[in-house]
Amino acid sequence: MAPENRAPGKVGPARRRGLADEVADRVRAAIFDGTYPPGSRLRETELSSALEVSRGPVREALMCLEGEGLLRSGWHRGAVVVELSAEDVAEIDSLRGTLEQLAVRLAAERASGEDLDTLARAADRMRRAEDAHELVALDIAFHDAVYAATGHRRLQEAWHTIRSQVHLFLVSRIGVSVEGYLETVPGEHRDLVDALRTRDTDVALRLFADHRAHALHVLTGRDTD
Amino acid sequence: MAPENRAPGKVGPARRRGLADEVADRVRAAIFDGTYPPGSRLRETELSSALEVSRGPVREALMCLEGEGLLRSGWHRGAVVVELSAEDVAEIDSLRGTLEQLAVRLAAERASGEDLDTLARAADRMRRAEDAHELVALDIAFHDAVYAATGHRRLQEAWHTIRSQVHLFLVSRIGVSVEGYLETVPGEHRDLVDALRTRDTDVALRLFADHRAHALHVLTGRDTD
DNA sequence: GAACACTCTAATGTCAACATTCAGACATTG
DNA sequence: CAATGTCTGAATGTTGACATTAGAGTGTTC
Repeated sequence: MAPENRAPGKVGPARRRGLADEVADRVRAAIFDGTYPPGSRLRETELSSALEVSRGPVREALMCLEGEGLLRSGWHRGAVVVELSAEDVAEIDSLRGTLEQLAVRLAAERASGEDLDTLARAADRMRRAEDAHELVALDIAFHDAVYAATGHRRLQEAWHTIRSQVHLFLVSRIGVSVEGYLETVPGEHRDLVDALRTRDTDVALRLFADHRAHALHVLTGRDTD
Repeated sequence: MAPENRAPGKVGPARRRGLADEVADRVRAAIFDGTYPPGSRLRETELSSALEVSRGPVREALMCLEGEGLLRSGWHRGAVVVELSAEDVAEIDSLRGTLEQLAVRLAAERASGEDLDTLARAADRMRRAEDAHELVALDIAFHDAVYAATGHRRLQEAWHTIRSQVHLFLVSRIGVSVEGYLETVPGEHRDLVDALRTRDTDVALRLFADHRAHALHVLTGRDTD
């Protein structure tokens, strides 16, 4: 997903990925599409035989997913898909807000024209989303692009540690209450890009904050505290 | 280090740790004490024979340390101890500032009396530090306590992903320019606790920000931008 | 009947051997 | 002599077997 948006005319480094990454991707996707609902136990043995891979790469993949907050595990107790409580959602939201505040500030300040174009394309793609699942993925991808535009590697890494949890939350809520989400969200993102383009930090910060508050309100049916 | 500061009269859960955790602790300590200076290559084979453990746990430990930002690695290319550039230090500082802002706000708001006592003890311990290395460890431990007082698990996790890098930076700078660090830092931390105790968020935020800026100034010899 | 101790099993933790890959040295060629 | 091709050694990636453990189930005792 990340290597897709490389600038035309430049070639990215030809990385070769190991089995662990492959397994991580599959399991992550399986969690998002409901194959492993929250609370499921993920047994290394099962996965290793299902994916026809030995337990080594599976272990690594699970450890990686635990780092993304999708799994919880303990000594000799295996891994379980997280069940996001209301408190968890609040934690994710507050942390995300803090990170995004820095990200927006940096992006409004340093984003290159190329970065902004990438962002615009990402926002555009959302208008053509066919189903809610795809829209969620594009929503996340948009925010990925914002963080990428900051050029702040550690900030991106910090975002990566809650990214999947945000994704999981969104996916778990679509279908419950999508009223207004599908229609308004694509438009909102276009506004966000415009705000970054004018490089008006304060406006951008407020728009992003409103965007988060609105999404949280729509999806949880409650106001932020 | 974390289980140390548990409230008296309560016993923490008796967790059983695996070899991987043990290895991670040893290697981390070895990096901090200069056994593996920045740029060193950490070979799984070497570590596994040196620690008399198979490569499995070593792999896990290295992966864990990579998550803490102490190591960088690539496909079939092993792990290398990070060399913090000026840009890296700036990244760490800005991210830390953002996280700590949220942490201070939450701590000033929700910290229990017990939490504040723990913080006071942590600040007190710094006065009795015998050498710079110990002072650095206590400094980090103090900030651990601040994050712990927030009760925000994900915020603590985010801190953990840069905690070791901050530690590495501090250790790499003591001896270069410690003038004023050893003397002023313990006192500053006492002020930080007092600010949290009065629950005056704005004052606390400013004090913590000043504290970071001062430390960065002393250790790098440059002003913040 | 409830609490305790024991057993058993299925899962994770660990290990050592095998396969694959990368980086550098060396030879080759224009 | 520079650029390319090949080779080699040492490291990582992967595997399956073995050791250990948590937790459920069973039986016993008071």
